[in-house]
Amino acid sequence: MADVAREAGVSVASVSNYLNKRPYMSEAMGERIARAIARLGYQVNSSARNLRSGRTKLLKLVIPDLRQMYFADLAEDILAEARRRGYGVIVESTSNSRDHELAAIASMGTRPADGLILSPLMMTRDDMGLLEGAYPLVMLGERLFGMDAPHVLIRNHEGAAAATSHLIESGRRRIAVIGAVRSEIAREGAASDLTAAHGRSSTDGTRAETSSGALRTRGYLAALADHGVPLDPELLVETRGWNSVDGFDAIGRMCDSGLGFDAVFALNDTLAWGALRCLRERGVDIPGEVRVVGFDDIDESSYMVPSLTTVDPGRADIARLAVESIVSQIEAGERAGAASIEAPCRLVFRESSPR
Amino acid sequence: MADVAREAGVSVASVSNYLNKRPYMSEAMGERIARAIARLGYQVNSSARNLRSGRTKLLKLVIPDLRQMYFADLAEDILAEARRRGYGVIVESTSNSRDHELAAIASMGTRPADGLILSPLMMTRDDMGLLEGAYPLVMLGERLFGMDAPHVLIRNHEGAAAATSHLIESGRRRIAVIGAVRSEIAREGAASDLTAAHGRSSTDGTRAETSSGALRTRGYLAALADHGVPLDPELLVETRGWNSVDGFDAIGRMCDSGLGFDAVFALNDTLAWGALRCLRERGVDIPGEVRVVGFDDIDESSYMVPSLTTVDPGRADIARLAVESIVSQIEAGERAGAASIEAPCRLVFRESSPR
DNA sequence: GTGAAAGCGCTAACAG
DNA sequence: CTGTTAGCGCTTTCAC
Repeated sequence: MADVAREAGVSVASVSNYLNKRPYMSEAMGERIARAIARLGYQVNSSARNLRSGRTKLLKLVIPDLRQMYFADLAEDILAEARRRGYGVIVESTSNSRDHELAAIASMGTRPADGLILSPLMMTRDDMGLLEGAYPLVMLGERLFGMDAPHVLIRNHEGAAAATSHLIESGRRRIAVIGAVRSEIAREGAASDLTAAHGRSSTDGTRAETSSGALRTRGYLAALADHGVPLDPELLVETRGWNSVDGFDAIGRMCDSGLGFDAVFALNDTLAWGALRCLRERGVDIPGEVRVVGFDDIDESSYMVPSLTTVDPGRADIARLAVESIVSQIEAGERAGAASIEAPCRLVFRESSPR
Repeated sequence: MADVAREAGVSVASVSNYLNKRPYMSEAMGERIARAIARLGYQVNSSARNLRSGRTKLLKLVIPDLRQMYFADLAEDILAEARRRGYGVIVESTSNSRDHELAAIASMGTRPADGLILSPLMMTRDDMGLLEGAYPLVMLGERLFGMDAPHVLIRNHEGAAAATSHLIESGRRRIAVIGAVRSEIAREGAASDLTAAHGRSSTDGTRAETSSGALRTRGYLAALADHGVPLDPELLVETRGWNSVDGFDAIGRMCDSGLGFDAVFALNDTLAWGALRCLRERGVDIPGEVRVVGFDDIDESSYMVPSLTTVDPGRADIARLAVESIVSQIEAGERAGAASIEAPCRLVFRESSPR
């Protein structure tokens, strides 16, 4: 920068002013500086700028797994929105590991980024201390531990309830849930009362409380209760992961065990794809014998055979709202208080369970 | 850091030595410093460290689109490998835009990251000047412009040729290619001679030259030539993008136009998914009437109906090799020279085109 | 409008 | 083995 100043015959401060587009600079000087920069091929050093300004123009995005299409799509939207606002994004996939998740959060202590967008998966209430700090933070999910930071609400509960209600209203009674969190059954009484569930969570505070799986399971339970459909715990099927292979295996086991069911609510779309494939291999008619509904509305779900009815959780809105919040916190210079930002969610009807 | 030094009764240099695990420090001193750090809750400031050390411990990964599962999976593998080696990753999705791609590359001028892993999509030969510089760089793809930097070879040509040969050997003669780059037909004579094709590219230097689409198209053409199967240009179908919707639309148009074909080679898996869906809607028997082969071996491809035969391009190896190379360049302090690092590729046989 | 100068927090010689 | 010190390259008061 000193070289540029010398070349242009001005001071480094003026070069800095020019680079930062500060007002009140004469046309002529701007011109001279621009020419000097071009002649020397000068480029600012971002490390130095970061140190001095205390900002990195970088966001950190922590998600569980990019291979899950939901998160890949979400990340893409967040990257695009961040780019639009002049921010780069350090993406950390925790590979579904609690240690990686905690490490990613802890690293914010050294301020490698100006703010953190966190989609927690494995954290427990006990880990929340790690999030203490004044740096900008947005949580993605639903009712997360009551953190004192903004969170973008994904309507896991409402979406799952809508999907389940749709199946019930189409005449199904034995609706299997794959990817479920069975421990939620114990909380059934409070299924539609999230506040109460929270109150209790301070005593047993497991991650099951607020994971997407738990919330969606709870939405399912609530819908059953609302419609007076009796619950058969056997119909809640846990899976190892949330990929096609898990959906496939789950349905296979269910069929083999002779468990009767006339609908499947898969807690995400890729699980549903596996379910579709397995049912088809076994010659089950969809939606005649078994209806199938997913969650996430991945683009490709409309190209499955049969095409998949699913819950659209409003991904694009979530991304935009999250970046908006984090950027405004950065500009304000501090973390905002607890606030719920809600994204819309709706059911998309296709062949696997028509309206 | 000064506070820690004071608290521990040592100099800042010793604290720095401790933090950087330098040798020759007494046990006792290490202990005292550790305690002081814990007491004060001190954490290093990465901006200051970056400025002084000239390194950021960050990599930049530039890819066309995270929504394409191939890139999401690749990114996941790269993130994991980078994490293992102590690096964070700034991910830039260019959203298939040339301007964004060029901007992402240009930003390396300010050294926000220690090295760049680039999967170029829209760049032309004329844009290569942007990549000049001594910073560590790895290109992902195949024979990219003859850059003077290491590149990890994706065997687009070989993979496509293998897929096509398989279809020919299974008796098919009218093999449609969806996602093709039709301008490659003109280069058919040199289809299997990449060097010659390169020589020529300096005159017309379009991106078509070295895009995955072009290379895969060329592999298809080469296989036809090898087997003496005549080429029908009508069978090369260009698509707007490479998603299911594009494959679906392409097959729809082909059927409507009465174009006869007994096999489909989709240039990636999601295109193939759309093709599968469309053929199924039209009651076409797969693989009886039409065989379908994809490219990428996305996990979910084995759960399609029918399951998809596809080319496995060795993603995991690509990720590992790319990070290995970039890290060793960073450690060496300069960009390495041109070198081809090859990842294995193989055909995976499933229902849509059994062996 | 423009310039001089004081650090941001840390690392790496170098001296002891 | 430990401490002193000189910057890394930039931004930002604060004079002029």
